[in-house]
Formats: sequence, C-alpha cells, structure tokens
Amino acid sequence: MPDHDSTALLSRQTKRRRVDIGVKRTVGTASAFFAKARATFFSAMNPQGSEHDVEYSVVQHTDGEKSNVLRKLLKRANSYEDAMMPFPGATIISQLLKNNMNKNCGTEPSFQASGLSSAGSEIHQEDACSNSSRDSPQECLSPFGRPTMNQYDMDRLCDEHLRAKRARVENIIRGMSHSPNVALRGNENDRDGAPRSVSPRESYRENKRKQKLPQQQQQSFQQLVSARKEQKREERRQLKQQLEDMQKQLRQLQEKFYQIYDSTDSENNEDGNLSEDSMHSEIIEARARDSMGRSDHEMFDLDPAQFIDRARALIREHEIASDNHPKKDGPKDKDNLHHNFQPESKHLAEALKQELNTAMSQVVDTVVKVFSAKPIRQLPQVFPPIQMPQARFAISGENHNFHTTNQRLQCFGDVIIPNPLDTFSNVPLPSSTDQTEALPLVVRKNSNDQSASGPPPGSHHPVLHQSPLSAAASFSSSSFRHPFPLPLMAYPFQNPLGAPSSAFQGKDRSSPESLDLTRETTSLRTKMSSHHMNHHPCSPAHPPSSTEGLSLSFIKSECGDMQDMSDISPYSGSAMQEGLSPNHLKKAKLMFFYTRYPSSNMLKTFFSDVKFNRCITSQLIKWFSNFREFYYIQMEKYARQAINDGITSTEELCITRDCELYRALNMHYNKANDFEQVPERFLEVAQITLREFFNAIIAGKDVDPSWKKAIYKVICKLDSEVPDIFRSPNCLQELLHE
DNA sequence: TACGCGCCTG
DNA sequence: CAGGCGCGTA
Repeated sequence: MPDHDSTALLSRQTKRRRVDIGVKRTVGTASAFFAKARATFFSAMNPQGSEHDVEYSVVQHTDGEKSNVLRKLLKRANSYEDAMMPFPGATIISQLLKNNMNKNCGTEPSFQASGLSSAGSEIHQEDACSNSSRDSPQECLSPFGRPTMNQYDMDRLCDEHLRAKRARVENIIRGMSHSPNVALRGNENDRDGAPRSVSPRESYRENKRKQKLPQQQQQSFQQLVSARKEQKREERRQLKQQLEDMQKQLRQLQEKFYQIYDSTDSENNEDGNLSEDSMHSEIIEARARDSMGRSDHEMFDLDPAQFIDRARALIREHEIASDNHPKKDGPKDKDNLHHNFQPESKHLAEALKQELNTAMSQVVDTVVKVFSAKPIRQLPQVFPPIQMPQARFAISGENHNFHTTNQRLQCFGDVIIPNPLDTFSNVPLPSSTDQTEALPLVVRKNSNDQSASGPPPGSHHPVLHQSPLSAAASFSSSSFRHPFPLPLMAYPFQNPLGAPSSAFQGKDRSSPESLDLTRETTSLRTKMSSHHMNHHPCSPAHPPSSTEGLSLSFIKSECGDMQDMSDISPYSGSAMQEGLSPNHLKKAKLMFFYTRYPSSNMLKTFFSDVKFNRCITSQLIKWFSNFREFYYIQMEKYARQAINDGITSTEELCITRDCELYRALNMHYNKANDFEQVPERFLEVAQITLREFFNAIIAGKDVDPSWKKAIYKVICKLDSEVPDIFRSPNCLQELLHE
C-alpha cells in the first residue's frame, strides 16, 4: 500500500476522531480533555503520517474505530476488484481466475488488501521492518543483505534491472495463478508504476521485497537463483494447470456450441433439402468435419482458429440459408418451404435461428476473447446486418481481433434486432476513466438482479437500452457524460461461461425495474441544474423522436409522481427553471437565517421559479438538512469549547456579530458577506441553541446517543417568518445590491 | 409505503 | 454538497 494511502486514511481518521470526540463521548467533560490531549499527542508523535500511524490508530482506537479501519480496507479491496470487472482491459482470463479463486478464498478481504502472493505479505514484511527493533534498517531496504547496490558497476545494475523486471512479471503471473489478489495486485502495480518513473534501483529493491521468501533469506546469489528456479518450476506447473482448466472450460463452450448446432441441424434435416441445395462446399466440409469430430471427440482438441473458422462457416451457412429461403423461386423449394412447412414450425424455425445466431455470437465472442491475448486495433465497422453477413465475425477471423464492448453491443443488437438505431454512435461512450461515482452501485445492483431473476418473458428491444443514452444526449450539453452506458456494458462480462444464453439477451437490463434509474435520474437532473442547464433541448419545433419519447417516458416512470410532467417534456412558456441553480442555493442559505426547518410547501412558495417535482423537493430539503448539520456541529463544537474554557454559566454564552461562532456561521451561509441583513433573531436562536448544547453537555446528556433530538425539538420551533422579498425569483439581486 | 430527518461518508 | 442508510411517522 503506498504511503499516501495510509496517510489519507490517517488524516481521515484523525479528522473523524476530532469530530467524534464530540459526538461519541462516553464519559463526561473529562473525556474531552483526554481525547484532545490524546489527539495532540497522537499528531505530535506522527507528524509525517507513516505506516505506524495506521497501526497506532488501530491499536489505540475503540472497537468501533478499529472496525472502521477494517471496513475501509475491506471496502478498498472490494472496490478494486469491482473496478476491474467491467473494464474491457480485464481479460476473461482474470475473470475466470477470479471466479475460481473467489470460491476458494473469498473470505479474507483484509488479506486481499495486503495483496501479495503466497510467498509473503508486503505489509507483513514492512511491518516487520518498521516495528522490529532487531532488524537493522539496512536489511529492511535490502533484504538480500550486505552486497548493496553501490558495489555493482553499471552493467551489473542493468543486469539486475532486467532480472528484476522479469521477476516482476513472473511475480504477477504467479500471483494470478494462485492468489485471490489478481485484480488488486495488477491494479496496484499499475498504480505504482504509472505515475513515477521507476529507477533501476527502486525497482530492484521493490522486486527483492516482493520476492522475499518466508524462510530466512540466504545472502548468496546462488541460493537466490536456485530458489528462483524452484519458483519458476512451480509457476510453470501452475500455469499448466491453469491452462488445462481453461481448456476444460473451452471444451464446455464448444460442447454447448455443438448442442445448439445439433438442435438446428436436426431441424434442418427435417425439411430435408438444405444440403442438397446449392450449399457451399465449405459448409458441407464443415459439417463433415463436424460430424467426424463429434464422433471422435476430436473437436475438443481443435485449436481456436479452427474453432472460430468453423463458427464462421456455421454462421454463413445459416445466413445463406435464411437468405435463400425466401428468395428461392424453384417449385421444389416452394413446396418444401411453404407447403410442407406448417406455419408453427416455420415460426419455430425462425425463432430457433435467431436463438442460434445469438448463442453463436456469444460463443464466438467468448472464444475470441479467451484466445486474444491483447486487444489489437479494432476494425472500424458498423455491422450492417444483412448486407455484410461476415462483418459480424470478421474480427474473429485471421486477425483474432478483440471485440470492444461497443462493438459487442452493436453485435448483439444486430443479432436480436436487424436494424438497431445508431444512437450509440452519437454518444461518447465512457472510457474507464469516465466512470463516475454512481457507477459501481448501479453495476452491482444490476448484476444482482440479473443473477437473481431470470429474463422475464416478453419482447426485447434495444431501443430501450438507448433511451438512457438518448436521455443523456438530449438533455445534456456535449461535454456531459452520464454513466448509463457502463452498466449496460458490464453485462456481457458478467458470466462469460455460466449461462450464456441468458447473459446477453439483455431482456432484464432493458426493463426499468431492474435498472435503478431513480438515483441516476436524480443525479442527472441535479447535475443538469447545477450546470445552469436552463435551455430546453427539445424545442416544440423539433418534436421528440421516438427514442427521445422513450427516454422521456423512462424518466417519467422513474421520477414518479411529478406534479407536472411538462417539466421534462418540451416546454415553452414562462421562465420556470427545470433545476436548482447556484443562485437558488445561495438563496436557500440566506433563508436559513430565518428558517431552519422549512416545510416543503414553504419551499415551493419561495422557489416559485423552479418547477417542482419530487427530485427538486428532496434536493431542497437536503440542502436545508445540510445547513442544519453544519449549524449544529458548530454549536456543539463551541459549546464544548466553552466548557473546556471553564465557562460554567449559560449567562456567559452570548452571540454577537463579531464573535467567532457567528463569523463561522456567516461564512458558511453568507460567504461573500454580501447579505447585510442577517436578522437579529438568528443571533438569538443561535444563542439559544448554543446554550441548549452547553446545558445538555454539562448535564451529561450526551451519553445518550439521541441526546440532540431534544435540542432539535426546541430549535425547530424557533423559525421565524421569511421576508416576502424571498418569494421573488430575483430576490438575490434585490437583496444583495441594496 | 412514502416521506422527512439525521448521521455518516466521500 | 450529495448519496446511502436507518429510523420514526403518517
């Protein structure tokens, strides 16, 4: 773990503790002194915030705080793992490994956090270094002992560097092959490696550290070399096993593939004349090979290229078949297709073909993914579905190209619906760096939903996938990026081997129930409003397209009982705003000087220039909740400070316009101090609040977890009338420019 | 069940 | 400042 991380952790912790000193006191006033002294002592002891700090804090904290530390570590580890999943860069291999290893060792997240191979834990090593007084610092820096780097000439240094590099790679591979830290470790390395340029010496040291074996390290290089050889042998063995595992999985895939093929094969045999028709020899060949392979079980040993070739052939076969069927004018075909075929079986055939196409796409995709070591350049293709039947699979041909997620989506859109709208191409698909904070939750939720409930029956239409995108596109400026695509993109990766038939159909991902869009919509609107998005993207002159209509209804259904749906739909009329602007925030802050607990009705009347819906209302309510939070925190802080300062009587607690507490509050709600009419009443209320806190603390009521509630009850009755001028939409100008 | 609130977190 | 969460209330 890099130092800055633990530093951050520490600073968060100390910060939290400073707050917690107040909030979660278990003893009376004496504990405040103690805690304060402890904090001072603590920060004096560790001015630079090293790894000691975490240790120290863990040891010193109460159980709850300790569990906080653990929780954070755990969270971090999880988030690293989660973060790996949806990225195109995460290969199927790592996912397979992850799946396997989660079964075995999914129970020790804290060790995941330490993130090292079985050879030893970095953290443990470092702890041993920093904690144990027996070890000399030199040994810590250079675990291989005396021969320090200074004794080598430059050649040696280069050699070491190369060796270290190699060892590092080997280490990563080994880590992948038998520890649950795949994602984490890789991540860590990336993070470590990217920002700083690694000097040879540094990387040498780092690798030594990582390579350190649990047994006593001998100082001679020969032993090191032999140990390394041992490791390599072990690695080789494990890699081999890994390979075997993957082959096994591939076999399963192929099996599935052939099962599907068999089903349609037998059906084709039913109508009997497909093969005698003008079938390409390639297809017949493929079939011949096929049946042979099936009888001999040799197909399992096909190499990937062959496998993919055959997949392509099959696809071609089916496309030719489906293309030819309607075009056939020969009486024979007509007979076969239109007379001998019952309508039901025709439908069945069509359905089966579609299913087959979908399934085959998945299989081919997965196989390609398994066997493409690295993403190579993508072919710039748009997948015209009918005209270029091969385009869909061209990437899996000689080039063994890697499907980007975007292509994958298009591909499956193709299969399911022949003519997908190309809204996708107009929306900048987020790269891994475009991720916003809301994403992981959405992904997780979706994946859970997906795995929990099977795809609901009913028709699926890709346009539903696009509606969120078009929502983002049509409601936002060009620079605005919404995290919608990522949950969708994450889907194809969810379960590459387990249930491919349901994994890609996307029926449930298109259903509004499974997507937690409420928050997304809220945040979308929030972001819109905070960016002054007052323009109306859908002007009446340009009636919404079908996709826009869908996205509108999407938001409509998600945002629930909006009092006025026109606030999203094309809107022409008054100057009502669709969201809250910074000016509204400023106004709300000024209103806080008068009212701490405004009712939602009151908010509606005072923010009459905003079109209210559920989201806006809760945002405003949240604002005032945040204001109160700050207010009460200040009050408590100053009350405790007063107690610490030896004040014993509430009479001594007065709030004037030049006292520190008032200045802090004014700074928060009236930052520029351009509102010069902070009512006297606010000072009184503040003073009452302060005294309430003071008395409560003095009385030791703060041992009760909900001791503040009584104070809140008092304060909420002290709201005063908000001047009418605040009802005006332009009140800010009027208030601030007087 | 929906809503408002407060607390915690980032 | 916003999101998540748990709780109490209507």
